[in-house]
Amino acid sequence: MTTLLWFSRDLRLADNPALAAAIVRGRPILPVFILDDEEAGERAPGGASRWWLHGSLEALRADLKARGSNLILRRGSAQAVLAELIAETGADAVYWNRRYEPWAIARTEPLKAALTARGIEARSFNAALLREPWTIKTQTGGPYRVFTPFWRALRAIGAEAPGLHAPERIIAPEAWPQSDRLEDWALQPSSPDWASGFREQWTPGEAGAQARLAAFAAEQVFDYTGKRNLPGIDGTSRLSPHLHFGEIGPRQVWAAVTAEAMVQTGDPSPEGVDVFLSEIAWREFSYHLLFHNPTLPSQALHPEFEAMPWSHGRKALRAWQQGRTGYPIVDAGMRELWTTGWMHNRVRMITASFLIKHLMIDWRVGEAWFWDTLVDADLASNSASWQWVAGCGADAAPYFRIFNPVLQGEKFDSDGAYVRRWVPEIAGLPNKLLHAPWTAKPHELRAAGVELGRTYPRPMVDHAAARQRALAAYDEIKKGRD
DNA sequence: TTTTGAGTTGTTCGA
DNA sequence: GTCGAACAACTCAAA
Repeated sequence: MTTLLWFSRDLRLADNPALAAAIVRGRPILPVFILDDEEAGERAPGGASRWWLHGSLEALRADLKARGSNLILRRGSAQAVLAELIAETGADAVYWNRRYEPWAIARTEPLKAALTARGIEARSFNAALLREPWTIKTQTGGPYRVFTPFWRALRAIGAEAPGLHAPERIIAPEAWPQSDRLEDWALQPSSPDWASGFREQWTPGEAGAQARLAAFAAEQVFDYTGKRNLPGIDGTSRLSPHLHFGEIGPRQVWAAVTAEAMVQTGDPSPEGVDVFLSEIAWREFSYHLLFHNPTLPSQALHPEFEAMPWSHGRKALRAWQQGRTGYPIVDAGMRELWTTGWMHNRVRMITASFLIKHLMIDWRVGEAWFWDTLVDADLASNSASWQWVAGCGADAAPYFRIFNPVLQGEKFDSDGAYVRRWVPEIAGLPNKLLHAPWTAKPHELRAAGVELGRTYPRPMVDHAAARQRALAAYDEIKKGRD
């Protein structure tokens, strides 16, 4: 009798509780990945995520083969595919690690019921979170809506300990059922091949994730507090896509950085480590919010925001998407995203704020673009963060906090390294003009080889005017609430 | 029970 | 140049 091991967003062998339990069961294990686009609907992985998924599945299959096993690929609804495999192999148990997207939660109950009714053992586990979202409660028993108290509560409980290392051998079934060919899923672009910048930047798969974590925990995490805000340097962990696909789990991250800090400083959470762990906690908080508010991706947590008079300009949206707003820090961020599938967190806030507050475009439109273009696109984090910037989510930014793209650029990219890398056409400008090219005198522009309106756009909106417009709109909403 | 203080990521204005 | 104040409303927990 075989155990079906159903992979979905937990593409690793270490710290994988479903795999560990299947091994304890002592029967042959049949690993399967199901491409369930139809069930996910509009929340099927976007283009950048599909590129990553291809690489991650290749790596997982190789890791399984190295242990005498394999990875079967199938396409369709989870329930139908699992039923097929049970019929083909006579498997009598299905183990998997949980997911938290509302559509995934919705299918779990009927799936478990159907399996159990046929006498199949169905068990699910936690691989993706430090703590399950329903285990953290306020003193009155409800879910949290503010980060800091949530973080205090999480820290008081602490992270679960990570599971075991990857097993050395995985017992194979007597025969392998048929598998789809990964290439036939066409997850990677062919023509045009927009992913060349991705390949330079990333190594999908568990080994790549562990290498990234080890390097970060050994050094960068100790300088994290200040350097995490500078997009021009490599000061962040860049673990987000690995975490999203479960190539590494937050428990492993937590354990690795605290253990390394203990070795290097004698303190499990010196300042940089503590700030980094709070970022891991933001991820947990996003999952907490999504679990308790399933409409988080589509509806403002504060309903009065639905009255916001959003603009629907297609041209403005295209300019933002393509990095042609005329604000260098915004354009740099949007081009980094397009080229590498990732954007520095500081710049995510700046570009998101610009779309929502300067262009008055609905946060959901920006969220959809990030969903398609980010390799780390994650329903919980993406939705919660866009709502946060828009001011309509939990722990909302004050309505009057409207990022000034010039000040932000001068503050966090003062040497211009980031803007010059991604907006090379204005690289010749001196630092004090780089973040506001329109303030340069004609001879300064000439000297830098910049012709505004031709080689680089003029700002598409005036900051002060846009700010006033946004403040007025938020004011209207406030009145509507009374 | 009620009150009070504090809360990831900011900007502008006036002194 | 630097500095503090002002800019809502709401959530959570401690007093």
